Amino acid sequence: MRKVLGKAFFRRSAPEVAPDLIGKYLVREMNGAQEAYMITETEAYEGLDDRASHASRGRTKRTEVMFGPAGHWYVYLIYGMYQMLNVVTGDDGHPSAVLIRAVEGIDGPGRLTKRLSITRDFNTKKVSKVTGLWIEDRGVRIDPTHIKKTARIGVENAGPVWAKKEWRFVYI
DNA sequence: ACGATGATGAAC
DNA sequence: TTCATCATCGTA
Repeated sequence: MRKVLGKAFFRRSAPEVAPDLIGKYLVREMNGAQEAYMITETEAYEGLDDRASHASRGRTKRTEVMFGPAGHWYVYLIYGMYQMLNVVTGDDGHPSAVLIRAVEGIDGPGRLTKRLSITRDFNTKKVSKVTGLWIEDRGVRIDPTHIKKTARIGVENAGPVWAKKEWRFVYI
């Protein structure tokens, strides 16, 4: 079983999509060669009110993609050095996204994009084979007891309510 | 514990 | 146009 995930999968709330992405495969195609990595850690950023989300400041040039249709990449630069890879989720007009923080063998969102040569060139592009970066269901079933829920990382400034939400999902 | 390193958004 | 901030990481 090998299915490329599309809009139907991503067009749900970020806290629904994020745990479902654990066990799916991030596939990168470069100069004819494919590399696939099982996703092991994700974080959900959901809605205008989520103060940990870039979208909480409203529609800007950068966040516009988060307000758009599900199934597109949102890639941005952080600390002047690292690129963060997100998938836009939810309905068109509703800002939400899932940050892919780790895959099997590559721990950390900044390391992940560096290793897979993922840059802001992917920003706003579709999550599909044609862009060279997509996500597949390869039939791996992850038992919910193997998905740990925790608070998100690096969002202390979002205020107690949003910083405490257990929207980080880790494969254990 | 700290500095690297540059885009972003808000203030002025 | 300046300025603080930042969904991080490597070195110490």
